[in-house]
Amino acid sequence: MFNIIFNMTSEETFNDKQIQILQVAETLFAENGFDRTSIRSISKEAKINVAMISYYFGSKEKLLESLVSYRTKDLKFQLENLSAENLEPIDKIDKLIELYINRINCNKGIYRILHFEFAVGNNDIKIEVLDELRKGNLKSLTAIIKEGQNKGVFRKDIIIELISPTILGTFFHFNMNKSFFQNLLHLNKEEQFESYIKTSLTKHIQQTIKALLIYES
Amino acid sequence: MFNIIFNMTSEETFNDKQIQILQVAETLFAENGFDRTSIRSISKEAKINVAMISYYFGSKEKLLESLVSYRTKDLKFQLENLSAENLEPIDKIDKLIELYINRINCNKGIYRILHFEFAVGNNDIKIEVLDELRKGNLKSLTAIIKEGQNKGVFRKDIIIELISPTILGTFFHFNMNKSFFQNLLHLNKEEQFESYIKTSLTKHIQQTIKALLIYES
DNA sequence: AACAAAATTAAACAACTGTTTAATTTAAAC
DNA sequence: GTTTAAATTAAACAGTTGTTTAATTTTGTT
Repeated sequence: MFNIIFNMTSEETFNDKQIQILQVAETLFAENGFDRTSIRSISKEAKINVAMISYYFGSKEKLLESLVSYRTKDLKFQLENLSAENLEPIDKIDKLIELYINRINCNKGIYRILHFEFAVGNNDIKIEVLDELRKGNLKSLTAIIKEGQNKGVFRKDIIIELISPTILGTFFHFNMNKSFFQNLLHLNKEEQFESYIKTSLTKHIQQTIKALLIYES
Repeated sequence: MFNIIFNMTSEETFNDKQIQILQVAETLFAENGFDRTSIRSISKEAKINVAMISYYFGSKEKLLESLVSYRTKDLKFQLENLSAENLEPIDKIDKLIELYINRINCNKGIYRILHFEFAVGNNDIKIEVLDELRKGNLKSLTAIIKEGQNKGVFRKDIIIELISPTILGTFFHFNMNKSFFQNLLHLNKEEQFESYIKTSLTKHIQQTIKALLIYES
C-alpha cells in the first residue's frame, strides 16, 4: 500500500516537504529536546498533517536519525585541509579551535541534539556517522600536534586524546549553561552572547590549549 | 487536610520513605532522563503508591528539585573550607580540581541529571539551589585565584568565569562520550575507566588549568 | 478523459502521562 | 478505647502522546 522505503541507508534524498519537516524538527528538538517535542507541534509548525511524519519517516525516532544524517553529511572533510596547510603548528591550533567553534556554533541545532540525545543511555539510537567524525577529528589534531612536537615547540607528554574533550567540553558547557553565563557576564542580548563566544571564549580556549602544549612545569 | 509544606526552602529534612523515593528517582532519572522516567516507574521501583510522590513532593518537578538540594547539600562547605586552608594557591587549584572530579564522580547520577535537564531550554524548571551552588563555586575559585595573583604566581589577565567551564566541561564531555573513549583508550572494564578518570584525566585537567594560570605567552 | 499511484487529510486508536479524589488503614496522643 | 492526624491506597481524571486507519484529494501517466 504505502510502499515507502524507510531505511535508505546509503543515499537518502529528501524532497521539499521532507526537508521542511526536518528543518522544523531541528529547531524544535534543539529548543525543547527530543522528548519534549511532540510530532504534533512539529506538524503544526511545519504546516503539515501529523500523519505525514509517520508517512515520510516511519516514526519519530527515524525522523531524528534522518535529521542527523541530513546535517552531518559533508562535515567530515572540513578539518583535513587545515593540517595540510603551510602554517606553524601553534597557528594551526589556533585555527583548528576557531574552526571547531565556528562550525559548531553555526550548526547549533544539530549539535545540541546530538549532545543530548546520544549521550544519555539512549542506546536505541545509534549512529556510526558520529564515531567516524570523532575519529577523523582526532586524526587531524594528532597530525598537528605531532608536527609541533617534532619541531620541538610542543611538549611530548601530552595525552592527545584529552585535548578535544577540553576544547569541546568547555564550549558545550558554556553553551549549555547559557542563561547562567548570560546573567553572570551581563550578556543579556543574544548578539552580545554570540560575540562573547566568538571573541573571549574562543580566545580562552586557544590560550588554554596553547598553554598546555607549551608550558614546561 | 493534607497540610504538607512543599517549599521548605531553608531546611529540608526527608523521612525514610522520601529518601527511598529520592534514591530510586535519582537512579531512574540518571538512567533514562527526566522525561523518559514516569512517576509510575518510580513508584513501582520504590514499591510505593503513585500518589505518594505527589503527596510528599507536590509534583514530579518538585521531586527533581528536592533531589537536587538533597544531593548538593555539603559540596558548598567543602569548597569553602578549601580556600581557607593553609596551602599555596597552586596546590589549592590541584586540590579543588581533585575535589570537583571526585565529588561529581561519586554522585554521577545527580550530576548527569543536572547536566541534562537544566541545560536545555528547560525554562519551566528553574532551581535557585543550582544557581547558588554555581555562584558559591565561582566565589571559592575566585578567592583562590585572586590570592595567587596577589602573590604574583598567577597571571592577571585570566577570565575566572571561564575556568570552571573548562574543568567541568572537559570532565563531562569525557564522561558523556564514555563508550567512545573506552574504545579509543582501551578502557573496556569499568574499573579501568574509573581509574583513568582518577589518574590521567584528573592530571590532565590540573595540568591544563595550571598551565593557563601560570604560562606567560 | 480515465486510471493508478502518491500525497494529504480528519478522525480514531490505544497507551501513557502527571495529578487528584475520596476512602481506608496506620500511628500517635490523650 | 476513643479521637485526631498522617500515611497509604485504588480508582478516576483529564490530557497528551505516537501511530494507524480509511477516506479523499492531488498528481502523473497513458
